[in-house]
Amino acid sequence: MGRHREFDVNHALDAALAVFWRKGYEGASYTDLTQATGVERPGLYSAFGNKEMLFLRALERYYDHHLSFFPAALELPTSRQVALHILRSAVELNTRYPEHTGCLGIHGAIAGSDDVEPIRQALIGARAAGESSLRERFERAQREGDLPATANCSVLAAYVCAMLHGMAVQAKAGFDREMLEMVVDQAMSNWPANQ
Amino acid sequence: MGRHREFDVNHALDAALAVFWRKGYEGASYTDLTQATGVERPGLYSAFGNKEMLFLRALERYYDHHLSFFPAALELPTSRQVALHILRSAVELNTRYPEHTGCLGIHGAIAGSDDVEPIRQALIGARAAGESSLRERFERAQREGDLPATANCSVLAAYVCAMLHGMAVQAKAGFDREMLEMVVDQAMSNWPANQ
DNA sequence: GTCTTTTAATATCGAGCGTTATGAAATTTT
DNA sequence: AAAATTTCATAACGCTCGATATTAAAAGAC
Repeated sequence: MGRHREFDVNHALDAALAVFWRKGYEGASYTDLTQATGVERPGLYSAFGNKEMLFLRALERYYDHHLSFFPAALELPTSRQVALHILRSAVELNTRYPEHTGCLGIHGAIAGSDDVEPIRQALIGARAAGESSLRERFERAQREGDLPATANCSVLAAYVCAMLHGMAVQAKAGFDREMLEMVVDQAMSNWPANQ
Repeated sequence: MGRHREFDVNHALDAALAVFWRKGYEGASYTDLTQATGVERPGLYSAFGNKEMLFLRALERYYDHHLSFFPAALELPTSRQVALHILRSAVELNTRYPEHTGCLGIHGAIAGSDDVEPIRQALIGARAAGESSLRERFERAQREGDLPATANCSVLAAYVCAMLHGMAVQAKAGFDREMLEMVVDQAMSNWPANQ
């Protein structure tokens, strides 16, 4: 019973996601969010709780809608294909939207006041989960003989993620897709192989 | 004539630098800065102008006092030694101070409100200058036969910088020095050579 | 020793922050 | 139709932000 909500929650969430993507958690104000979503402040509060929960919902949507290439890449047959596909997809994502380049997982909150610490930790946890799944995929590749026994899967996963984070910073600084793709090729030129 | 300043400007600058390093430009409040420096607000304003100028002064000091390994590394005889020394020194810097890990050039302002745009651009410019000097060093290496003619010096410089930025993010997330050093070794295992 | 100039410390400024009362509009239930 | 319930938009809350006006203290100039 009662009045119906006049705005679409997921549509508002996409708009809020775009704001967070561009300005980060702390840099995005409710004035920005209401303008982008077209929803007044109390509407956002009733739909999402508060700013923290809104951001976390946006982050969840980011992983589902924009980072879906990551779990998909883990299904590829070789570790080299996995890493290459992740890096190339990330470059594409980092440069697809001119109004919010880079990666929400990095720009959301890398530093800030003490208030952002929960968000910062959430982002660190999300990145760590991705890195762990990548490490586990490489360990499988090692068991399958795709990677040599001497390979350090933790280091390889951290190396790929360092490239992801570094290119996100560069994309935010204005690097174009062609340059980042060449960086990816350079980064992948040392991938260990069994042959 | 007149009263003498009771605090040391460079000492206050170091304290402010530490705050910016940890919390970024926007996350550092004047309350933080006055507590860290021991100087009241008007003292900071009279000595540095405003928050923007204080940050830029701190950034300048950061480059002079903490990033001096960068220009020094450019003097090394081979491009491989240059890149390796920069990456290893960066890891050391990123993990030296537990209370402010990572790199001010990254954490200072990667995203934020519209107010931080000048600072963000200043950081982008500073990073671009470093990357350019690295590219020029690699071009010299190419002329000297240290790097093969097929090497793309712009890409190599961007690659090294992507590693720097990515490891700064990881250091801020709590990665320890040993892990980052192994990442550096992995990153350098594909360095082009003439032989 | 007085005057002038500069710094120091307290208190405060307007603006914007995240958040929330409040009352009108809308829709379901009775 | 009337009551009950939910959403909507306006306005305002307390708080912190960066930035200053103000007044007292300190030090060189004459």
